[in-house]
Amino acid sequence: MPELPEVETVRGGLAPVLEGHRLARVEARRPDLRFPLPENFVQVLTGAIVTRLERRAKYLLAALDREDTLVMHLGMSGRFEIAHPEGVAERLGQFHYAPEPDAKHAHIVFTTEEGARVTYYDPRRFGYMALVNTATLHLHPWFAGLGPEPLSDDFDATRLKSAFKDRKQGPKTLLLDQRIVAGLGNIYVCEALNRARISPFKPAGGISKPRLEKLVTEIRAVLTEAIAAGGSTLRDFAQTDGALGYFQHRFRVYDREGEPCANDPSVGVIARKVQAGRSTFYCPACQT
DNA sequence: CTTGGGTCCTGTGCGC
DNA sequence: TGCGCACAGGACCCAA
Repeated sequence: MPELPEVETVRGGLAPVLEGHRLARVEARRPDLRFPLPENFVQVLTGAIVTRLERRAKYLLAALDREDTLVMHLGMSGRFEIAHPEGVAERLGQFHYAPEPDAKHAHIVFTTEEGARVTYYDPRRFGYMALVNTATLHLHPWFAGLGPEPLSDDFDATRLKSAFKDRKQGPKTLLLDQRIVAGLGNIYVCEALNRARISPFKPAGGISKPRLEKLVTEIRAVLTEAIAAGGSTLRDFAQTDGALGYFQHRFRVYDREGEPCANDPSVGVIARKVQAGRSTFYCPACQT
């Protein structure tokens, strides 16, 4: 799944198309994603203006000129695609879209008043969309317990220290817990721990404050770099097919089992272990 | 409360 | 080339 940087990149790509624009047509090609769509999904969204498009953790939030906010989560395999109408300048009233792509997993299609078409694809359907009352959004179960945004000032070593206090699980598992910090996933947790040279497995409660400071620094750094890389991917995509979702990024440990560790290539070899059902990639030599 | 395991769904890539 | 299996970026639920 798209983690924080990918969701942020998607937000950045969709914002110019959606923010301030009216949804002229909304199509739900099936009644459910991970969960059933609300009965009034199409009815509420049709004619609504997206006033702002924001991100919280891995959620996309489209505020509407309605009581509700459209909440979207991409799950593991969700992505968006933007198709811009051509011939608008000629004002001929005839729009030519990119060819209708792989309709099999095109589950939701938004078309703006200007004729831009935003399609949500999700083969595995772990993603979901819902309409949530904007005034009480922060009380909703999806948001009430979320930890701080890792790029905000609310996230620091002091806060991590107290979250890790007395915990016997490794930091790998705990950093995936959205209640501790919101937006990290399997890839960026592995990357940040490698950069901070911290073992994914040793009890989190025993990690010293200075090492947590380093961890916070590296979490911020890896996310910031990935968002920047996503932004540049976005500019490339803008000229091609408008696909928004995953982007190619050179990871230091993720999916690099057997390759030399970037921290000390002559000594460390990246290993993979299954931890709490998820693959952990790490360097046994430098992550202690 | 903490922890580990199973679950949803489909596609891809690997070894044989 | 075909087949079966392991695995995939998330997050919820439940049992111990």
